[in-house]
Amino acid sequence: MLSKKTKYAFHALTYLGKHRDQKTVLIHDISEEYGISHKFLENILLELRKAGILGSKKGKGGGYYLIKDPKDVPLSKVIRLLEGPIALLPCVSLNYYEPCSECKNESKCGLNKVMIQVRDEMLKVLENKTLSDILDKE
Amino acid sequence: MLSKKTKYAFHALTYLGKHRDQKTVLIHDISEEYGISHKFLENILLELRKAGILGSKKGKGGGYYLIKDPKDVPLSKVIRLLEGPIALLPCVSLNYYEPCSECKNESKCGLNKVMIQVRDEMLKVLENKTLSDILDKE
DNA sequence: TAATTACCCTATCTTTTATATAGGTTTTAT
DNA sequence: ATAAAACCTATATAAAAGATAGGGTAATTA
Repeated sequence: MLSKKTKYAFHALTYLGKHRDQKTVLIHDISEEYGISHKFLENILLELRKAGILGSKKGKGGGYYLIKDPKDVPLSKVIRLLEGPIALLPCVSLNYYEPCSECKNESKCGLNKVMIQVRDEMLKVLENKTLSDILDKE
Repeated sequence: MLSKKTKYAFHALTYLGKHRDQKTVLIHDISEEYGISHKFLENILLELRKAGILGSKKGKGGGYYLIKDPKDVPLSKVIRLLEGPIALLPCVSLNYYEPCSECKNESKCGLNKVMIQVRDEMLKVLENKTLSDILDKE
């Protein structure tokens, strides 16, 4: 299951997507809208900015804004950033690979094979659906 | 990511699948093989038995054994039992549904729609692949 | 009958992860 | 100069996962 952090990130991105007419949006406005702790959200937005999804402006009149076209932000990117691996096992993660500690022989592991399939099916959706897809519905 | 508990369950099931020639297998043997705490494993096997996947026999010569044909144990069943929901959001879980606490209107939530797709893609694999598929490779 | 082994509690302890908060720093518009 | 706002780091708290300990009970075999 996705953590609150990741969900908050999606909320924030949705909010920012809906308010693209404004130059910037305050952390405060987003945290109020969704009842998220200001400081917690601050860290999330910071990560999104460092990842090149958001831009920000300091000082009076400042705030955050989407720096990318929503079509160019796959959901997989957001999940990996806030959540970590999408795969169900570390040994099949494309971005966060680690061998399974208890696994004696990965190449002979049947679970490994299946989980690669699961990962690929998840990615078929998550790499192709973008922020714009979740904006459309709202 | 799957918890250790779930992974241990798969290890145990694999072990039991490989030793179907024996009438029973001791908890002890499995915990030794994979370096899992005896007591921790005990609880896992108990859950598998209560779910009708394993049988057990008490007393001398007792132990656990697979009660089902490995072909009839979909991986989804094991995951749901030990791990909980397969879905990435509670609001799209088939077996553990809960509304998302921060969500105002599920029917208009774009994330909900996408996550239903992700869930279905995961299930395509996890409902159809069974214990026998992970045994074959080993 | 004795030994074995699962069953079934409860409790605790440690570690890890998630969530949240605090406090100060830097930038910027007015 | 002041106020507003993001920036940054650290810490605290809470929750969950993982592991351990120990008790006993029930069933079974030899």
